[in-house]
Amino acid sequence: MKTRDKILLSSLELFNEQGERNVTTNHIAAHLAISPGNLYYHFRNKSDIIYELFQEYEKLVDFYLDIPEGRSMTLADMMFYLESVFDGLWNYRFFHRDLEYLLDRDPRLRSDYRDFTDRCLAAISRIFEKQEDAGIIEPQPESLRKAMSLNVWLVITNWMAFLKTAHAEKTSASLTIHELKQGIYQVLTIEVPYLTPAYREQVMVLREQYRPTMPEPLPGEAVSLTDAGNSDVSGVS
Amino acid sequence: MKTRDKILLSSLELFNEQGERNVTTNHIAAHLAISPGNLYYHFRNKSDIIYELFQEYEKLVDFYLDIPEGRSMTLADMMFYLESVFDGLWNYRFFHRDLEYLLDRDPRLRSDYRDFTDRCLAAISRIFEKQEDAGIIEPQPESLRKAMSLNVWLVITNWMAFLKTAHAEKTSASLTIHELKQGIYQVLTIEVPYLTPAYREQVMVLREQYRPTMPEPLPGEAVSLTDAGNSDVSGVS
DNA sequence: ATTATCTATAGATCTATAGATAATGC
DNA sequence: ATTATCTATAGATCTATAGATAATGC
Repeated sequence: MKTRDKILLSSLELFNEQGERNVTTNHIAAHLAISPGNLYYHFRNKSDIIYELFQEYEKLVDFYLDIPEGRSMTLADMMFYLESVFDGLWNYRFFHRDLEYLLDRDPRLRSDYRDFTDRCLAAISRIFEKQEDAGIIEPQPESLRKAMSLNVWLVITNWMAFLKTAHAEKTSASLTIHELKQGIYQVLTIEVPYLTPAYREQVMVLREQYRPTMPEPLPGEAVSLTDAGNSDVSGVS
Repeated sequence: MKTRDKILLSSLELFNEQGERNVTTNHIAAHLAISPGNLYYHFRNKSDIIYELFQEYEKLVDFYLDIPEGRSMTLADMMFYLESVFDGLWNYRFFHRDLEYLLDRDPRLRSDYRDFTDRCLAAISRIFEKQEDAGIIEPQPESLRKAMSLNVWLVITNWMAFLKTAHAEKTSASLTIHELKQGIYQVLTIEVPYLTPAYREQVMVLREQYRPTMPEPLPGEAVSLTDAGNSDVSGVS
């Protein structure tokens, strides 16, 4: 693997684990056992590394949220979107943590991120529409759908911060992808009141499998339950 | 005013305007035209300043969210809670921006903040219960109320970050309390489907007055409309 | 006497570059 | 020849303290 790619990979890993603020170019170079000079040969500065990582993240989520226009939506589709988006969030989780600072530092990033948000909001709205078309939720006026989509986005992007801050003891580093995916429970909560009688029970059962194990998951037990929940997903349609 | 208090006040102001990350003890001292040594005479370090500011914030919000048990809840009460909480958020807005970092740095803060979150969530739940009692929203099972309260909390605490990141051009500094309070529209969106016929219209009208002026408010026009909305609040009951 | 303040600075980083050297691809 | 890498370092901060000096309250 090329040094350039190793720098990106290590940066992502260190940013995710320790937070972008706590990781300097020196740390990245040291972690790779290369000289700082070498790092600066490949990247002009830390901002450029972050910008490339964002572009990866963006590409990934855009890929996940590419909603096919042809066929109608199933529950399995919906769960897949949710699982995927939370996967993306997990793999680039450093990003939302210091988002405001990063956008203040890099105008390209600010502008790109704005567009990214718009695309995500549009995709969420489209998913709601297709759920209406499929008879999963009751049809709603455009304006309500818009406001609901925005709430979904706020819940998705803030769920991780909530987990990392609402638990004492636990330093913000220790967090599992399972806990993160419990955010799906919160997202589905938003559409609970709109479910049609035909689908209500099914969605409620799906949702239950992501129920957050508050306030502190017991080491083995609760986790395996969530595991079962996640692998069930593909069995629904 | 005592130097110690001036330090707290200036710190809050600078943190809010520029972000905690961009404000050093040197900046604070310079802004007050005192020496760094003097600052360190009053506070052991930046963390201690932040911790005291948090305690002010906590006290303020606890005061706002003290739900009287005696009488039943009116719409005006509800709007007052919302307005107050967003006021608190505005006055200490630096805090949520770098929350994760701050909690990683100060165990006291982490522990206190956890308790603070729990109290806020409990208060939000209680507000929902009292709205049920008052016939404003339909009664819901405890577990749904819990999940809704958490969503409300996520929306409230993340609304500002959304505003600061979803608008391009606009640097994250320029943000008004009016825009922030448009978060009330998003919070009320969560309870829209649960409104009783008796109150539905009234709440929808109230909510409409906070509707976010996306994507970019025209300089004069849109703002004055929101202005009218906010001052109408006390007229409802 | 005690409290508040200032000056000066040590020590720790961090960023980013210049310039030398090594490795690689024609 | 070009690309990749290293060494060494300048310059910019920032935190936090020691020690001197000024102001204040009995």
